[in-house]
Amino acid sequence: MTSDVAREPLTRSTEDYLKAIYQLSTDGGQVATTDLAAALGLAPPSVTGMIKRLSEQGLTDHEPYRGVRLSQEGRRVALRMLRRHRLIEAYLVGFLGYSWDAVHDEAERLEHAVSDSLIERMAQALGHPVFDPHGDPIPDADGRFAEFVHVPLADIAPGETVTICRADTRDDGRLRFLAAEGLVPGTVVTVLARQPFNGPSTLEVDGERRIVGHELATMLLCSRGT
Amino acid sequence: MTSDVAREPLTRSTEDYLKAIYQLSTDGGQVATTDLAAALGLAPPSVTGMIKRLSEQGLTDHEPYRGVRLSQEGRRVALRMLRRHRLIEAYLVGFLGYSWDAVHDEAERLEHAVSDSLIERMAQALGHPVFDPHGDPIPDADGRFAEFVHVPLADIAPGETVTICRADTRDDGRLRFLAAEGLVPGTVVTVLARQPFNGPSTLEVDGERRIVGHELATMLLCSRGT
DNA sequence: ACGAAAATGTAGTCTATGCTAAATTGATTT
DNA sequence: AAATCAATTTAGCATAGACTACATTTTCGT
Repeated sequence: MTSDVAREPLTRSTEDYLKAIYQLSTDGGQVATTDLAAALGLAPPSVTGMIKRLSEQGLTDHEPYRGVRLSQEGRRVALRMLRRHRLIEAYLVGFLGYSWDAVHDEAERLEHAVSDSLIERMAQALGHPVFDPHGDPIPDADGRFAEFVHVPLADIAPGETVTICRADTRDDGRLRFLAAEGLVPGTVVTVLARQPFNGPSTLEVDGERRIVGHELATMLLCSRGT
Repeated sequence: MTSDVAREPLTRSTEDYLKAIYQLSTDGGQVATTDLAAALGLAPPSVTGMIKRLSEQGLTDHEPYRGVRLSQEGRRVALRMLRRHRLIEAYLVGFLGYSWDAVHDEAERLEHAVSDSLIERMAQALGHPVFDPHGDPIPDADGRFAEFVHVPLADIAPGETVTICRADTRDDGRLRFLAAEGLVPGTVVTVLARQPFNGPSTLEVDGERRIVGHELATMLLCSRGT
């Protein structure tokens, strides 16, 4: 089921920003303005301004001087763009004789222009592939659970086992606490329980039971599996 | 051979305006601001402003209060868009299972986003079709002579026979002169000769020989054949 | 812990493109 | 030929999104 939220149409720039933020945050949740500017080929002040607008629209969360992060809705959009981009690449290679190294620019433009219906027809023609020609995974149409690269620990459901990839904060107090708890990159944790209403998660780490609050669990980015 | 003129990239709006002007002028060379505004779904003053910019770029000729007309370059762009639009429609119907009535909107967006190379790959996959699913003709890659619907008489080469479709002026003096010469819509004329440097064309009309100056020949729009 | 360097944000400007309200031009009707 | 009406343009403004120059905050090396 796709979200039913009424949405104003997003501009091409908006889509580009959200996708870039998503991609930069796969190795850490908060994205630095400068990195984003470099990725988009823009001057940093332009990015600051756009981030402000995106955050007003609820697509991102911006902590001044700290970085941006996608909201749930922003992530949904980013995954949609990723799906489009990768399916277009797969289609161009599969049906129009493109080589795998020649599809990026084309997809970069088309991903903003194709309709959902065309994307689904292309997916169908391809047999609903799961990887694009570069081996990158293609999110499914809902995009919601296809996000298998980096997920905040707070979003991990009880029973799942994940690997912590990065602590997404620059606050040294928090970092020290996390290190003391053994919650550092590379650690494998199993979520035992999670309370609703932004409550804490109960984890099994190195055979021991640990509890982390929602705020910290949001900052711990994990990859599913192992 | 495609034109070698250095061109700044055209915006989506520019492409839309030029295509719309082209399409509206198929039944008369000068396009009225209001008609263009209606075709594009914009307010007339917006169109006036854009026409001014297009004319500064040499893409159109604007006679204030009289109408716009495409320049040679503007027509080239419009035909390129038409080729794109119609090939995309043909591809969607031929390869992705679209019905002929469902392709317009998709093509309307994609025509601005696809690369020349993708267009040519689609043309190749389709076997270089000459008509789109609606039966509209598809200009060739150069676009220069595919323009077979309405062409100014001044552009017709010696030896060709065309049908005059419309006298594109509102000046009653000129209109009376043209009528006296027998150069009215429906008349079939053969071009016998044409002088360079905006010189006159020599025609055979109803078995008689007539000469028209360049200015009037520009205003007589013809369709090739018959 | 402090001061320099790097990162980030603010202020003010620019361009493209759209809009509304008002003025102007050209056409039509008497 | 004057008056009116429709089409068009002008004037003034709005918004998205980019930029440069400058200010501020954070970070990092001592």
